[in-house]
Amino acid sequence: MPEGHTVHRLAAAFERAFGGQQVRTSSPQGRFSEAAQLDGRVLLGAEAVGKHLFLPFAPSADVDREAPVVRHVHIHLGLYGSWTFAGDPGFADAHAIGAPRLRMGEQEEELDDGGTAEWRRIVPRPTVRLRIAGACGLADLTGPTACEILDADGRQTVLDRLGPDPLRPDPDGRGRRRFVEAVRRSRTSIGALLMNQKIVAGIGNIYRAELLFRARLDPFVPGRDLSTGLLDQMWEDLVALMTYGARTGRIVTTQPGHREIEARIIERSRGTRQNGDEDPDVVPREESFYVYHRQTLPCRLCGTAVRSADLSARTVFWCPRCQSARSRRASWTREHPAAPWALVPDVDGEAA
DNA sequence: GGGACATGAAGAA
DNA sequence: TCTTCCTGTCCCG
Repeated sequence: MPEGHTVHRLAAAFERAFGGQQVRTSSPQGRFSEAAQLDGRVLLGAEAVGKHLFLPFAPSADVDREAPVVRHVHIHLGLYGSWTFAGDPGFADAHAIGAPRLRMGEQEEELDDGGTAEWRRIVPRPTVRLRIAGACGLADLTGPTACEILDADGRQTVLDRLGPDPLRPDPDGRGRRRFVEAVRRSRTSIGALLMNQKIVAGIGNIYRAELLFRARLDPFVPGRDLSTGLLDQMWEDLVALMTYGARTGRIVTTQPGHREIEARIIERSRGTRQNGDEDPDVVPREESFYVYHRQTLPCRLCGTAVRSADLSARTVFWCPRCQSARSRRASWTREHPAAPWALVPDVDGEAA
């Protein structure tokens, strides 16, 4: 259940694990029979755009004799999809980013090969849609919303549906401006706009809730009511949050001073696992968020009970006091709002 | 063993 | 706005 930061980590992992290598491809489940067309081709690299992953395969000398065509495997993990990696010890080390565990979906975890490096003999689970195997390891894909082969035009069609991705380089600020302008043109609520991948690509339900909290912004305020200054700062905040997520594999939005040890007791049983939960050096999940999945618990800042409601087919979480329309109106409509996060500018650098 | 639920999105109505 | 699809986990009886 990844948001965009996980997909960017995945792309980096594929690049390191298989980039430039001839690979074997198969569909143990049988529902991606086109995998056979790619078997034995060279995997050229990996590309992440929003929550979409593209794996380009080199033309095949046999099949593409007339016109060489790069085939892009387009993968979207949706709500349930995940990748599981297994391989030689060196393979695992090579693409571990801040954590040695490698399941890249809801959790990162290695397939158990009994520690004998006999990963080639691991029988895929019956639900594995796509297996990619290289010289040093393999990756198994289960439960994706999309797993298909596209040509260059097909890939472009997917990209054309997407707004700017905060994790793509944006040196001239074009991505940020596209985001700001799209929001300001719309009467739709900011909480719904943030989930629309045409407005901004890569945000999911956690980043939505947490970004709105950090901006002290009511999820139900129409986009057109927001100032350019506020939206510029929200974009910058998103870049910082997602960059941290891509680096560590974890979403952490709370400032250190806002985390409470006693919250562990309350939330220990509430689910929402993240990569690295078992690592004592990272921020535990029950201290990672301000509002996500904290409905009925006291707001970390003001103690008011966090609320939840449906908003664009997903549950949104917010503090009705810190994010109250009435109390914040003055600051969002000003061109230079007193941005709350300016006081506590970024998540700290633990778990690098 | 059943049901609820989950970091998602497309297509029908 | 609704239904559907994809899988795994946890809680309950």
